[in-house]
Amino acid sequence: MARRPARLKDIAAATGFSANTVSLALRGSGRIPQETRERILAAARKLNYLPNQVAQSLVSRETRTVGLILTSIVNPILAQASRAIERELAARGYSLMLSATENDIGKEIEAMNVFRSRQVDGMLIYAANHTELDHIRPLRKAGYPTVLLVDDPAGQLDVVSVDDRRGGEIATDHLVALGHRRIAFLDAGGGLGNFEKREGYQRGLENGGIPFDPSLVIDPRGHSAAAGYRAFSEFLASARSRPTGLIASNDLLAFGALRACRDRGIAVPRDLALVGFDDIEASEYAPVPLTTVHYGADELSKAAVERLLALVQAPDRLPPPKRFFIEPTLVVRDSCGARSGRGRRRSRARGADAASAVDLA
Amino acid sequence: MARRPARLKDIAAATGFSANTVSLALRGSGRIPQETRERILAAARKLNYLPNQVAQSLVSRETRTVGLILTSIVNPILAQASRAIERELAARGYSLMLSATENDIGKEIEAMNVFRSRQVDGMLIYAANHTELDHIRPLRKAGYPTVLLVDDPAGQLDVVSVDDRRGGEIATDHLVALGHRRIAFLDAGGGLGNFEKREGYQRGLENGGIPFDPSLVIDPRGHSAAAGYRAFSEFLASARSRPTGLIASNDLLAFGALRACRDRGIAVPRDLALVGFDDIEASEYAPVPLTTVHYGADELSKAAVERLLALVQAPDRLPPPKRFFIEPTLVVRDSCGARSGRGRRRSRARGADAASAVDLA
DNA sequence: CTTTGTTATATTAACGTTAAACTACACGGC
DNA sequence: GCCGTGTAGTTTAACGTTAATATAACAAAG
Repeated sequence: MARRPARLKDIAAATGFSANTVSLALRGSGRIPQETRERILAAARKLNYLPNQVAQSLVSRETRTVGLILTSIVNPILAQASRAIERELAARGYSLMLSATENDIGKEIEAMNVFRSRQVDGMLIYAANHTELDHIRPLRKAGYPTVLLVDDPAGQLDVVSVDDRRGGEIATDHLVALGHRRIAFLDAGGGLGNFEKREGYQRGLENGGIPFDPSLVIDPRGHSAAAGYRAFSEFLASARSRPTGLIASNDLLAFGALRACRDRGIAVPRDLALVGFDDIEASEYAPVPLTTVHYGADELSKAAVERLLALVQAPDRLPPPKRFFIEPTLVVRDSCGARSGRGRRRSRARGADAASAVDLA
Repeated sequence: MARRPARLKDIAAATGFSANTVSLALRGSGRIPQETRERILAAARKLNYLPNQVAQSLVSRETRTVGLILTSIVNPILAQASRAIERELAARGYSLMLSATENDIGKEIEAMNVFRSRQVDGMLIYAANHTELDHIRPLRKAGYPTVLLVDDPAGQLDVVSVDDRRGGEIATDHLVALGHRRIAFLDAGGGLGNFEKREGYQRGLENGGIPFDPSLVIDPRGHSAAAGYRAFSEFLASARSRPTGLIASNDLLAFGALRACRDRGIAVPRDLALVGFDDIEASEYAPVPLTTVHYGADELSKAAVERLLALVQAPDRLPPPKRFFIEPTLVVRDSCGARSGRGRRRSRARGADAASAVDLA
């Protein structure tokens, strides 16, 4: 073998018809009679023909490809979202191109250019920094279908995202309801410009009439369990007075904090109530099963793909941007202490995820 | 805005040169004088020009795109491999297309066809079933650069893979060395045709002179912690005599088994020595830190990309297939009991991953 | 001065496909 | 016998780029 793949022209040569007739027959045009079609189909099969999508794309001006830009595939919750996105796209005949930025805006811009050059029909972007979206805005202005997977408070871009602010708030509300007043926050996002969870945390404190103490906000400089372990260990060593509650901005960080506590003989939840974020698969199987903020990553992905394809198929110019948020819920397990009876009431357990849309006209 | 992206022709019209001159200038040809080049570059920048890679691909017959087919992105170890693959490809100017099969061979074939139609320069395939590779062989025969990320014992395909057989063997050897003789195997792969780990397990038993007992092999029907929990709970409930050791074919299954033990008051490692597979990030932070088979997913990915691109750049026909294996190592933590002094000796801890190549000429 | 070469640019064809326009022939109707 | 209408195709042009070839202007060599 080793020769080049078959083209329409090859089928044409094999059957004696013209390339265009072959094309029409393969696409099932009514202008081609049964018998001709069958002869052409047989030849195509024999030659193992598959249409060259590159050539098709050049003519049709669509690649049926969507670009996904995210910070890291290794983040379990982004992996889960990626799976759902790939699934939704495949079901609609689209392929997925993937690019990871590792939180580097330069790489984010580079990825956008690569995707633009490759003529993807649209992009899904989990932005590295939620406060720096100015490099993305021109894309939309130029008519490029783009959906952001994080919030754009300015409302200039299409958004399908978890309501992280609300997530931070319900986590904090929960600990406040359990009687905690010194609640620390292990926040991987803050240093990277992803401030929503912390805003929710502050709002939760406010709800409970608790003054915000900046010394209780810890930056682990990373998203890994190792970073959480290191940062919380250092915090415990240097803090004047220990908090009774801790919220981690993701579950892996919570795992690290849990280990830091074990090392120092701090019992969770007795001495420290812990709440994580994301509800990754392992969190149910942590040393102390994690109470954590859960959200429907699949539902989110589906909504994002649907919105993106609506933009792709928009007939003329793009409709005005919309923001759509998935409402997170709290999954109460052991690490917060609600089950061991320290608190007064139990928060609702995992339920169907509610969703709400905010329309900015 | 909202008008179509700029083409060479638009720059040509703006500067008064021909499209071909513009093309040459943008690609830095020596045939274009400084001043002309600069005027063209300025116009290109003003028009926000990016070359249309679809058109380039049609001419050059290469897309600089690689297709990755895997079973699930959600599997942490595959996510890690995907990250490294994307990174390696990006560094070389290639883009990544991703497709997940969820262990369905039909989807695997479909993905191969989609990628072929999209003219990817090569494919990396983490096959759903290691015993069914017959749909992949014709690809290679037809001259398509393809690298398998699992073993092909027949040696007809290029392979870059972990030596899972060896992984199963060192896990088993370890437990045998610690004195265990009833060692169970929680094997998610077996039912799916991924038999290497179990073969290694059997070889390990053989090394220790322990007869193989098929009733100790458990099929969890899934890769998740939940599947591991369910399957091992059922096994414990029905088994006549309890094993003293357990090897799980991945870490999430081990997490589930750990929980099943806790529920029944079985202490790990005292009553049951446990070894996992993959060394995912969370395994260090499990209720009992997991002893587990570790391998260099990054190294593997790099080798796979290098081999694939070597095939892509092969001048004439493809060179004969090669198989390359990454040697796994055992990371000894707490769950096997080696650290608590039950065993006689300690296995080596995580080290640099060794690698070996097997050349089939 | 003609030839030869060099420099700067333009023109043409090709990549594999689809869309649009065209042709050739048969068949009814009148 | 001529006209319109299908039927079953073919031919041509286009998508945006690159490669190959052509050309025009001018300079240097003989």
